[in-house]
Amino acid sequence: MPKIVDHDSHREEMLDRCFDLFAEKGFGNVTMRDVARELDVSTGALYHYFENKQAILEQMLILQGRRDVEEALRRMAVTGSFEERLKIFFDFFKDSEARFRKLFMLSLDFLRNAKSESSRSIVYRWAEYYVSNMEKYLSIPKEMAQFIIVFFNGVVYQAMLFPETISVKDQMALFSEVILSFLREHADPKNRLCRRCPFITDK
Amino acid sequence: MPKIVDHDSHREEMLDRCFDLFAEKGFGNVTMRDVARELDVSTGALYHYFENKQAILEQMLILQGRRDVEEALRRMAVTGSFEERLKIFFDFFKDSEARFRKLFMLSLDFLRNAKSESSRSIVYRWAEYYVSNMEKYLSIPKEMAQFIIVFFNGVVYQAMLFPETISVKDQMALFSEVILSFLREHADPKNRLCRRCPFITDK
Amino acid sequence: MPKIVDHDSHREEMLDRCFDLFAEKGFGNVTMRDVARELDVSTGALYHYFENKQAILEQMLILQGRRDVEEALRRMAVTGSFEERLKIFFDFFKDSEARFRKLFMLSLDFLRNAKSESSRSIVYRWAEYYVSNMEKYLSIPKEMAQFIIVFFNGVVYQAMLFPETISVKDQMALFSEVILSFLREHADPKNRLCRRCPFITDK
Amino acid sequence: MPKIVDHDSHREEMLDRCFDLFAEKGFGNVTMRDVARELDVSTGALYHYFENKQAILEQMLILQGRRDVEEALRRMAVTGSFEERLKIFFDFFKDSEARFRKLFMLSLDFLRNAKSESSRSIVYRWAEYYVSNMEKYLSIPKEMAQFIIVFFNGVVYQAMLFPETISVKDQMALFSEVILSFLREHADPKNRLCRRCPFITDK
DNA sequence: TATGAATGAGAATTCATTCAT
DNA sequence: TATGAATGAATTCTCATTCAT
Repeated sequence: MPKIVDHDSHREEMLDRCFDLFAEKGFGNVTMRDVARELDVSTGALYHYFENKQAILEQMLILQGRRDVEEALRRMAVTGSFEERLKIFFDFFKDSEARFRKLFMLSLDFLRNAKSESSRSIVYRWAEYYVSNMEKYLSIPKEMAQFIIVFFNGVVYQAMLFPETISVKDQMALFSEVILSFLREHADPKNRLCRRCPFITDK
Repeated sequence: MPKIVDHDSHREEMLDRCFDLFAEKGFGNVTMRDVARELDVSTGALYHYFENKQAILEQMLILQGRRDVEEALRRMAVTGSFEERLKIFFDFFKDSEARFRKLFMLSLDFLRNAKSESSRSIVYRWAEYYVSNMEKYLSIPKEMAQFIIVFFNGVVYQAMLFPETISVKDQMALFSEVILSFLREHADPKNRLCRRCPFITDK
Repeated sequence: MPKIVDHDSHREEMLDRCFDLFAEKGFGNVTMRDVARELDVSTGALYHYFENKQAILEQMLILQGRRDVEEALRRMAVTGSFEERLKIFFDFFKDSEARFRKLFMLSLDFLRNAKSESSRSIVYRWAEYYVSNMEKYLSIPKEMAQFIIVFFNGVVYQAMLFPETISVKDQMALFSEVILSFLREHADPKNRLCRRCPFITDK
Repeated sequence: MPKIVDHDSHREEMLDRCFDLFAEKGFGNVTMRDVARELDVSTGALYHYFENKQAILEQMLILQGRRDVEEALRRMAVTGSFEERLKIFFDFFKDSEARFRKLFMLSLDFLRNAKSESSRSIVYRWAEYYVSNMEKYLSIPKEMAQFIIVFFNGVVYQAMLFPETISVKDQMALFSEVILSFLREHADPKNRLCRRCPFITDK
């Protein structure tokens, strides 16, 4: 019984330790030997913990996705005005940019290598969970929560592909300004959701 | 007399015909055999037109990127109010979403498989060219042009990974509204560029 | 009919022009494309003159071997004392060293790639012819003629493999001295062949 | 516990077991599959022991060359008169003719396929070592040691290419006679080296 | 005849996975 | 459990040869 626990925690440690490797080189460009070397184990040992290479990717995505959500929830424990809460989200993104970048790449690798539709649902659920928490925390419509995440992912892509032509910081600042401006403008003075467009309901 | 083949045009046709294959399965998951089968030629013939597999990816990205810019320039020939011009851009994006999705994936594959830094500059220049044309056409600051592209890419990613949880159409509509609202609000009544933030100068 | 002649002479010219290529890189390391490029013709044209790649090697060996024998016979037209005639032979070798080197390499390539025993006889006959002419010209026993050729080939090998550690000139001089010394010592005063050992019968 | 394999000794065994294959067919005519079949292993296993095909050739040449030198040194442990010592050399050559033939062919393959000049130095050093040991053992000048080796190589070539027209035994006997005759004739009665020509200093 | 694009078998090499120890 | 040698199918790429034009 304790063995099992050890096994699982060992597995998680392994997934952490080769997260960068997969993210940087890409699933297809990493060999099991690379992984074994990185983790300082034999290739054979790898197969004690993971059924096959694909399983590493899947479990890695699940684990890191979970880590991400946990960290998000931790940050969302803090309350305050809408602006403050939105800022927490932006800060979370800025602080976690490196991990987001890796998750971003891994999710695409996963998508392309996923054998079954059912395995893709792993990612779908993760996104769903994320959005619904944002919705509640920021008191914004689902559509707007998705809107924010869309932008974040756009920044991650742009920063990865054109690191020299884009300033993540500036783009984030601009986005913050744009979205706050929009939400304020559409705020219902009677504090109700506007039917025509998504907006904020703040106390 | 041998069969006269316009190498360059044949090459382009080939690149067009296997664009989808690469985009969907990913560079690493496509074999030269796959490509040959798709193009209905022998593997050997492939090597008459492309030095190696990597070269296919590179030339494909260059070609499709060029196609994209050409189409964008064609659309930008139309003039009108800022709103009209912005709409043209949004329509362009909506119409080309399928191609953007493919370029999006290929650009990432390219990034991960590019051997030299110099080959990456191919992508950099493409992005640069794109942004500077938007800048001129829409009379918006560079930062804002990048902002729009960032969002587009975010939508592409989101739609690819979570096709069921996101409505591209709705996100685009929301983005249009948000950005127009922002730009209008910051429009300088005296028709000059505001220093503090990027905005629109429309007649 | 004249076509045939042209054809043959053209073939010979081609064989001359790619002799170096084969000798330097080796049969297996030369592609038909290489040959075509060297001769400034298409690969298809090559197949009008030669049945296949192997045939080029065979015909090249026959032609260059014949050239060699012809040149040898030309030189052997000169008469004189034994020393003078031997010198002619040594000079011939020194002058033709570059060609010998090439024939040396080609003959080994030929040996290894020859499909049938019968095709090898090409080389055997060439050697036979060579030796019997030396025999007559120098009035030495066959064994001694072979002895000289053996040494020449040894020098070719050594010079090719260890160009910096061996002096062809010095080795040739030494060999000349050694062989003359031996032959003189064993010369039969009554001008007859000594039974016990091969030697020279000079007038 | 994994199977414990002495990599180096296994590698040597492999090199021994496919020496003939390479020598007979030639580097270019042997496929990795051939090698694997000969050694009764999978092609993949081959790559555990050798980086690539070229490496097999190189290491084979180094190993067999070393073997050769070791055997030569073993034989040179015996002392005696000059004639006796020379005979030991001739016997060594006769006994090792089959291996010499193989080394001869491999050295040429090596020469033609060697990528860098530095890798050629492998062969140069081997020759150097050989000659300098002969020099010491037989008390003959370097030039004369080279002379003997040149002849040996000539015999190897001739016997390989014209097995039916040449008698190795006879050629060797003749060479022995010729060289002894020469050396005796030039022996300095006062036991000193003659300036004009290389010769023997025997007690 | 000449061309050179096309063919496709076959080469070297890689790598996920297995399994004897 | 752990090891890492071994497997062999699959991959990229080459090249002698063919053949439509």
